[in-house]
Amino acid sequence: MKKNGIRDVAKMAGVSITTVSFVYNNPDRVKEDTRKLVLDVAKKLNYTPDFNASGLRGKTNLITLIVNFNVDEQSHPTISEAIPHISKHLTALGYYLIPFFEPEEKETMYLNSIISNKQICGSIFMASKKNMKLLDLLIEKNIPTVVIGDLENYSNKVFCIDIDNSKEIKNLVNKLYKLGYKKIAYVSGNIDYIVCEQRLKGYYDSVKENNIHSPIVLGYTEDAEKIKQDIKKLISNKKDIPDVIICKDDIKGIYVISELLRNNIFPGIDIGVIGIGGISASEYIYPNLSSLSFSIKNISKLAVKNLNDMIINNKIISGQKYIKTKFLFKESLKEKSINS
Amino acid sequence: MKKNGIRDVAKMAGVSITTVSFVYNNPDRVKEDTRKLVLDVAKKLNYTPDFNASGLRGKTNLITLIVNFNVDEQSHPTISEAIPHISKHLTALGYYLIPFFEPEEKETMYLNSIISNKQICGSIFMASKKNMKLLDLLIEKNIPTVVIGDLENYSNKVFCIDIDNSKEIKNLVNKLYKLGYKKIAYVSGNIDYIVCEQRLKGYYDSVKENNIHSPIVLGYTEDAEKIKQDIKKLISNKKDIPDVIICKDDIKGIYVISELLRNNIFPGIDIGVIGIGGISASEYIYPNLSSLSFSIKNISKLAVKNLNDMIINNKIISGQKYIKTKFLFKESLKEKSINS
DNA sequence: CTGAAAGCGCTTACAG
DNA sequence: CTGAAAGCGCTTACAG
Repeated sequence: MKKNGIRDVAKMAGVSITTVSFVYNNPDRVKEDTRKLVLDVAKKLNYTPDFNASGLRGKTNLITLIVNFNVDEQSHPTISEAIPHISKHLTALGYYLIPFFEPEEKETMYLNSIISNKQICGSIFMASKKNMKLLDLLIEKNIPTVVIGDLENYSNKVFCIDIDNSKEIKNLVNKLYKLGYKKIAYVSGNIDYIVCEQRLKGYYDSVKENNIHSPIVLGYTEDAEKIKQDIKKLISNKKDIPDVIICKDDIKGIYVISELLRNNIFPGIDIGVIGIGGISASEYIYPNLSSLSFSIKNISKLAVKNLNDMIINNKIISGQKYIKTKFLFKESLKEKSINS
Repeated sequence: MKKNGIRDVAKMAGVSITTVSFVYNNPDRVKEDTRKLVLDVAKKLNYTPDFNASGLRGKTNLITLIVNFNVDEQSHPTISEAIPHISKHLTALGYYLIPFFEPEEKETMYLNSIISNKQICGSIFMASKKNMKLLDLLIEKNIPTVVIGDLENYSNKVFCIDIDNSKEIKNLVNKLYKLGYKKIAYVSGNIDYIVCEQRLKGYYDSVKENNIHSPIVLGYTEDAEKIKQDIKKLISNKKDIPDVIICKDDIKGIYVISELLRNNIFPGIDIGVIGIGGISASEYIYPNLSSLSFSIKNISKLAVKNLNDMIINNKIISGQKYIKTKFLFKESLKEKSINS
């Protein structure tokens, strides 16, 4: 019942321990036949390298996932949905994932220790708040890192993946003006979050350029109740009712739809509502939420692919990669308008 | 810049390596003064034990989280919401979490290897599908394990935490009959999932006992479209319209509300709708979804607490722990009825 | 209460 | 292309 080690494999295959190790870590240095033989024996003996021992010698396949948002504060469906995908892709490549949530004082300590002890070989950093202490640490320690987020200031230091927040929202608003919408409001989230700030900027940019009306921004919060209050106030003044409300994310779009319905204003008929994200929940509700959507699955896949490349090639890459968005037309926006 | 090891701490503190190690692993065997001294020096030198080296000697603080559902198939908000909480609680106790999703062939192999190599000290198993191969493996290998789920057959082997699915749903239906509802329908999920089977049983049990009408069960699927079709069919026959529709989970409750609204039947006025879970989404929608709710945060906390106890006391505990539910009255159910 | 020493299972520089 | 051997940073049985 004792577990088989590298020694057992070597003995049974009639080769040295070194050779067995090379099969796993330096396959080019082993003759094809020998390699096959060793792998066969390993399989027979149910052998897999002990990762503690490998780790002790400097080899590791642990990846940290750092999520710098507070799970208690709110739900982040996009992020929650990404984790399983990231995990699956990493596992398929032989890595193990250790996720860290809400890196406060204590967790920063753990991470520091893991990083200093070289117990991780890479990191995926989910940018959300503006606190970049941990990202700075990862960069300083030369840990291969991929950021999921749109961080201009960091794109020369790490590899970032996201949609082009400001530009995408600006384009969306521009498009709506072109389609004939005269008054476009925007529901922002808490601008302590980078993504909220960026998307809001996109809205401002378009409104100013088009100069048809002044900016109408509400929310500035993640709190559903406050958003609903803002919506109620917005629609109470009949003259002020906009043609379309764009929401910083789908969840807020759902809040808005709920509140409009409650006040007998029908989304898609009386007023257009648009979310951002394309999460599955946007199809649960009635009327279905139109959304500027992007694939979180795709982002996850790209993040893992790029991270793996860095690790394999032992070369840290930087830059900003933007993924495409796609406008999903649903019931909450008048068909004639956006479809044309 | 070289990282400080146990040797450096020992030297600076003027004690042996053994003593330093004891401070971390066997504090009782070290004099109070010595212990403090060592800890001080460790702090000064920024020392934390290398977990690869500890692991190699048999000590580990890695916990696996095994999620046996397919993330591609559907979203499981309850499970997704639990992960950050589990992670946070574990980290606070000094453990690291490695989550595995969808344990198919390959991942089973990885897990097998991790388990055999004694690289984990415990596991949290999220029961969902009926495939218990990995749970059997954990039990066979004597890995301290906590199951999040209601597994009658396993409660003598592992510690399980969940709500008492069958009984809770049976009680709920009983209560509704007592309140005067005459016809109660149930939207089930795919009964390949244990939880779906159990909750459905609760519904059947109550319907049979009360014997007011025959069971009306729809869905049997996780597919929103199919559920919506079923609902449409159900309400198309005016005579068949039930007083209340209970849904296996909140997500399905949201599907049902959407479809009812689309057909001009107003939830909470024309018909009652109830979900199970109490996820945040149930408050996003209009009308708000009434729900038999329970705290996933609480389940997560209890799971970690019990797991830690087992590891600390080096003793595997079994049994089934049920947590309480609370009926949350919202707009989707007539107030007079359930409030009384 | 404390220490010297063996050894966990690997990787890799070095030698051939 | 392959092997003997050092050593990664710890834990713990043993001795005192």
